[in-house]
Amino acid sequence: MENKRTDCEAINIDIVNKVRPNMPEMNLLYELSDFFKVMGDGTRIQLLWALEESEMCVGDLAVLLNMTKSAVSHQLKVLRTAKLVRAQKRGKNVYYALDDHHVKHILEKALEHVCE
Amino acid sequence: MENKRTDCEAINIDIVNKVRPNMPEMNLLYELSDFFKVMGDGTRIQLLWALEESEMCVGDLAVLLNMTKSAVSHQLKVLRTAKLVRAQKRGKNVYYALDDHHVKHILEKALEHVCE
DNA sequence: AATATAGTTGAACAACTGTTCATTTGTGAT
DNA sequence: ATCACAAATGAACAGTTGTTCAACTATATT
Repeated sequence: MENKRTDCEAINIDIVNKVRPNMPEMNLLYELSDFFKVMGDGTRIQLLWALEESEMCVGDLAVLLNMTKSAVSHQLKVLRTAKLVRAQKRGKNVYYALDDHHVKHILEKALEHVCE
Repeated sequence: MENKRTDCEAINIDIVNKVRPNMPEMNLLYELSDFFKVMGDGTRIQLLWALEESEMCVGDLAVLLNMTKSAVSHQLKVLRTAKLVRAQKRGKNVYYALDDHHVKHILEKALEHVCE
């Protein structure tokens, strides 16, 4: 960490010094951007949207998104790692469901931004 | 579009048929994931956070983030293209400010998710 | 007019990401 | 036990992304 470096002096050192203490911890910022990274993919957004409607198994999600089961499974793993969905095996199938009550709200707010 | 394809049959065709009409337009989904893609980078998150505190010029942002002006400028361009910040030339410097009232709210909600 | 400074830009490069393909695992049905 | 099927996995590949570097533009100062 801290391996990059500037190539210039501050122009308004007072502003920099005022803002600096209000910056969140580097660690937190990376967690935050990692979260958005997970949302920043068309396939994963579709999966989240679908699961908001109903829990579904991998095969049905693959049919709905018109993709291979493998591709869907890979992306579900990313969502699972990010704790956004949870998996539950039932009979032959693995059913996925949303596992975070913030996701819906964030999707809605983001949609407001996109739609205006 | 629609160039991918499934490798399986639906397992619960009724669920798929129930969910499908509620899926947003492909176009909208891509705009949405593009928005999150912009937020999904540590440098850009830092820039947005800093600009939430105060408008700042490129050089000061570079000092604050400990990066080169060039790297900062490149990322500011991404944020400008996404309409999240706006630039205003004043004297020798170009001052950047937030240009979207949704951003703060979305950042806060995402922070809730990350922090729990 | 000449110089210095702030910011932008494009090419290049390494690092990362998403899908495909082939294979494997685990479970239910015969 | 064997077979069929749903899902997971790992390697490989192409496409994308972020930073660096060098060059360039535009403006302010002398």
